[in-house]
Amino acid sequence: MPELPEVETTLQGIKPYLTDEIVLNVAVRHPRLRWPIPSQLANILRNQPVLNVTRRAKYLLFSFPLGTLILHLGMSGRLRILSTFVTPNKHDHVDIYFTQKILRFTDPRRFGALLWTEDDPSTHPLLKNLGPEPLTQNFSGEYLFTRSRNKKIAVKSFIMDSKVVAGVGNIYATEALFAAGIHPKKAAFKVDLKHYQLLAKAIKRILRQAIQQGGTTLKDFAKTDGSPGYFSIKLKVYGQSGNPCVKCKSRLHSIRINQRSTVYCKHCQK
DNA sequence: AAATTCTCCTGAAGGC
DNA sequence: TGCCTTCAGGAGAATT
Repeated sequence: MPELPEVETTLQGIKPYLTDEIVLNVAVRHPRLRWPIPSQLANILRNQPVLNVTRRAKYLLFSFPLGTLILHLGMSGRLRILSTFVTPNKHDHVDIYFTQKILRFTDPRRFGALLWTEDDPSTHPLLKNLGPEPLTQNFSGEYLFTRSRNKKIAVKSFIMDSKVVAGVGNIYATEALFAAGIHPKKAAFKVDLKHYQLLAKAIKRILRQAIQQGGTTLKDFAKTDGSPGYFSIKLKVYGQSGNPCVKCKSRLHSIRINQRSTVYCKHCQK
């Protein structure tokens, strides 16, 4: 389940191998991901060099002279760099062949996406409404407070809304709310500024920590399966339902908010 | 407009 | 051991 830290780690892992590499060909073995992969992708990309690889929210953006390849890892997507051709497995849907190496996209659940745009990618429908990156200064407790006035939705749903802040998924939303002592079901407009400041700081700290762990524990993308694995960062509440709270030892509870598993401590989160 | 529910998919885990 | 059911989840689309 790639969350933002894993996407960032993937970016850092593949970028050094791809910059300035020229596309020779693209093999699409299974074009049906979340949306169909453009049928002309090979013809579009062929002979173009990768100018840069960046990240926006959980999207990876491969910029070429003629446009941008937008890639989302979905739930189960992985990228790896191959130095020589290896027989693809069942879920290895796409290979991009460069002069020196191969970028292979694997995605068992096929929630991922691979799209092409010739416009400024920030105006693309998938990206244009995204909120600020959580690790920038634009994202703050004050910002969350302002945006949440009149919002009746659960604070957890609020921070998982990509229009509010980009790339905070279920795991890190759950962890950050625990760290900030906020009940995940509390209405967004009822959370005060002080708590939004704690929450914004928690989101930044937890994401940074996970990225750092990913960077240190990882992993050469040319030598592994491209899986950042689950970071050695210890999750304090996510997946810990029934276990004692690390702060107060009372039993952690699991509920569902918008069909997402949510774990919290009744005693520590109000 | 805002909030909730649905949808895609397959592997893992649990029940018997 | 094995079959069947349930669940997990990112995020846009559809619906309320």
